[in-house]
Amino acid sequence: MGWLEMDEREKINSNNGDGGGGVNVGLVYPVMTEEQIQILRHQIVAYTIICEQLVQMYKSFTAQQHFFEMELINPSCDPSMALGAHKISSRQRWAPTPTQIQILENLFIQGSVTRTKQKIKEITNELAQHGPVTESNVYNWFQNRRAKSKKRSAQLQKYINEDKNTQKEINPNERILNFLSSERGLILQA
Amino acid sequence: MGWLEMDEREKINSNNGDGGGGVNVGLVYPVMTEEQIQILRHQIVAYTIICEQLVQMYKSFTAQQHFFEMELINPSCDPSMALGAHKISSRQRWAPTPTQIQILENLFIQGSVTRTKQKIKEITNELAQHGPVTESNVYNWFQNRRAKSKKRSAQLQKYINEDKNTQKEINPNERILNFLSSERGLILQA
DNA sequence: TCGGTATGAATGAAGG
DNA sequence: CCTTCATTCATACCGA
Repeated sequence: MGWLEMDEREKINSNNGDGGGGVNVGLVYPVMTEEQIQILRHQIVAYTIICEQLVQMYKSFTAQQHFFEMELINPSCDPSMALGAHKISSRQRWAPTPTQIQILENLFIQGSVTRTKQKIKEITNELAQHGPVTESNVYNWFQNRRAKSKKRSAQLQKYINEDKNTQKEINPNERILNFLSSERGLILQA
Repeated sequence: MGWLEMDEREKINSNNGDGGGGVNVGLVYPVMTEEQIQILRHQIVAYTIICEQLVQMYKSFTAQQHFFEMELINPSCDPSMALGAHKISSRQRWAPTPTQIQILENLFIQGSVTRTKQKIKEITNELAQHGPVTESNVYNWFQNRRAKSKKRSAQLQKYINEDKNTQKEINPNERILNFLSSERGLILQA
């Protein structure tokens, strides 16, 4: 049946494409036949079922164990990841443990530059010792952390300007202190 | 062979549990090791990604034929995403309409190469019939879409490799996994 | 329970 | 292509 040959055909197409011979293969506007659509539909059903079963298995097994071993605060192990084809809307997201947040905040405050994938990898590996985490999580975290910091700085600057303009004598230091104290981790430094 | 057979096989495999144990436990649930749970987790993630891609393909191809007939098993794939975000707003950032996204996804999955300005122009013109759009928008969209695809493929491949390295055989059908790990693989002759 | 905030994640766009 | 930023969405969390 057609689906298994797809590998080969795809390879051929890829090679042709890279060659750039200008000869566009017959794939101008490929259209699936009804049969192929049916097959695809079956594929989706099959994988959906498999997903469900996997999730069920996962639930069954984890339900028996005290999976609160490592870090009980971590809800990201929640087996309710039955998303997939079901409810794309019910996405589960990474919940960093306090330890992980500490590490990340420290790195951030130390001006750790995350420009390289290698650095991300290292950080991820270190964090992995304190809970599940992926490189994407780390990447996103630094992205969002930078944005947060920037936003706070802008806000602080706004306050200062406001105070100047209105001649009010609100103690800027207080605002700064508030700002700084809201920067997690900063105060914790020795 | 057919998909339903495979489905059956998967059921059996799932119910039998780990291949490494060798001992079929039937209804009595053995306790999984942390490692096994981790593998299961990866499996779920992998299947989730696959399901997403399958659904996407299904959408794309059926959209070509009957555009608004998306009656899958799960109706949750579509509806409430009508945020109307693209309509209102004095937003500066381009917000592609659902129709535009559909068209773009179709083109992408069909392996449309956008390296030439001419092609971009054509696509832009077509998209313009369904909402405001510029050539830059189209160009950026393809850039970002490629990156997204690459990232997801890498992630899936990572999970598969991890499972392989741990000697646990997971993949129900390696060829299909390989096939699916590249979204461009679904090039069909008319 | 409801409303607001914090934040992980997705993505259009820019720069190199 | 790659990385980064700005914006937005969605969800978890929290106080009243």
